[in-house]
Amino acid sequence: MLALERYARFSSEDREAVEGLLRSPLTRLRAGETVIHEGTSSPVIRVLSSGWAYRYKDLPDGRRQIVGFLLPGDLFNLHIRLREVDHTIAALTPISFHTIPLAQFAALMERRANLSQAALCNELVTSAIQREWLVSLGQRSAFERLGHLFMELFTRLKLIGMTSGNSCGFPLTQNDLADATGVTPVHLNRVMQDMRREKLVELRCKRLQILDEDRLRNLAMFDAAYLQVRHESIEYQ
Amino acid sequence: MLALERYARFSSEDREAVEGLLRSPLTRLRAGETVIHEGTSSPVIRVLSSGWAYRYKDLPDGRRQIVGFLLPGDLFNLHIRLREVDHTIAALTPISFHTIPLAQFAALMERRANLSQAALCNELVTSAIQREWLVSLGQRSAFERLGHLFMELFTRLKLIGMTSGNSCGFPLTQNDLADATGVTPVHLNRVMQDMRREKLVELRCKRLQILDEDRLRNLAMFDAAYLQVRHESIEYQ
DNA sequence: ATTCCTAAATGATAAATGTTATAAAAATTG
DNA sequence: CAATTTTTATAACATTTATCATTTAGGAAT
Repeated sequence: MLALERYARFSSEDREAVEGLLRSPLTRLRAGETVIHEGTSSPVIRVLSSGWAYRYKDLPDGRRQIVGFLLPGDLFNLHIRLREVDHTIAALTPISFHTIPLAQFAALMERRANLSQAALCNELVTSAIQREWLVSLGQRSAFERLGHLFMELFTRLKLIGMTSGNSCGFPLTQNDLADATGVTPVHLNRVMQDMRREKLVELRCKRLQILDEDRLRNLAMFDAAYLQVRHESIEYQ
Repeated sequence: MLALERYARFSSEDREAVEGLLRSPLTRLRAGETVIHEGTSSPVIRVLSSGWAYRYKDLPDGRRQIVGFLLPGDLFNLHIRLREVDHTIAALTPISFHTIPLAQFAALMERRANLSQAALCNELVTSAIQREWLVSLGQRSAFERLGHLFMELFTRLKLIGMTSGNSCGFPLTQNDLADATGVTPVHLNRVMQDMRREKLVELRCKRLQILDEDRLRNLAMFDAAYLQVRHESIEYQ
């Protein structure tokens, strides 16, 4: 399923058009491989079909910041009219994704306004997620940041049916989490242990378990509204 | 002029359409007043006509993070299909802005694909700016962050002809800068003094002067590519 | 099992930034 | 121009987070 469908009520023609797109070739990459590199550009948009990917930016001196995660169904690389992309996208796990020529996508958007708006909406939500990260990095403590990230990812996974009960597959290492929350791996490790000691989450064998969602939500000041979750839908998805 | 025009070559019909939009009523607000509040929603999009505005998010416990600045010509509030906006927008100086009914704007976008793509592109650049902020907050020191912010704003102001030589009007207080860079006002003051001592910038009487742009750019690791600046255009704009 | 590699954990110390309180300077207002 | 408010500056001290060096634990490959 395409994340876009969350943002619009699709007519059968819309759905047919989307399915047409998803018949485009599927590319597979191994964990760690790069999808598209900062400073380059290619006239295609992509839809992640399976696996996790992440966006990051490098600094000239070797530091790097992860600026977002991509989950199955996410549309990305919609860089219409931009000279080049400003960040790198790489596979965190083995992934597969569809590649749709930009021209084909643009033509479709002209014909189907509904799709066009859904694509815009997808970007707006990505943007809202980034703003929440800005609040995390600017104002929240390392502990709160990590908690917030766990809540974001768990909520997004729930929306696409990739959780079971209070747990979900979770391929991020402490190093990845450190690069996303803007702390050193050493410090992240300590914070991680605090969380465990507080019986908020358990993370092992690439599986995340949310032990006390209410308390975690409060501590991290997490409010899912920015993810455009209907308040009921998250419960019964 | 509308920032949109940077992102597409407009036909005369396009331009006419845009000018039609800009004949919409102009609202004036005093410094400090709120344009739209987080959690609310209104079926309009807006174009800042004069003055500076800023986007911010509040935390339940009173902390707040500025997540972006709006300059004359910027289109904002394009929250098509979103339940509610996730952040507040307020005037930093006295401002005036156009308000365009969303329905009217959406109809126009359906008719003029070029405009539609320019609007999307505008969002993509906003998003790219946010990612650069994420790198600042996550990886750069307070000094580098502040330098980067100065470079961003100076560059954007240059693009709209609001600089003269190496200086520009600059209404932000140290408090605002602290809320944008995620440090305390006390610390921001210290960093500000370092910059002055280093003869990098001078900020007084609401006027910013870039004393050594090359060195500032290097120290802050600033590369204007993400703002979609053609390398020449910034020089001769 | 042995080796190799990556991920996770620990401890000592240093650096960056936050906190609180207060004062000086500048801008606004009556 | 005096009064008030906002902005900038300073100092002492506390806390968070980074650094660096080393260790342990797990998986994957031989």
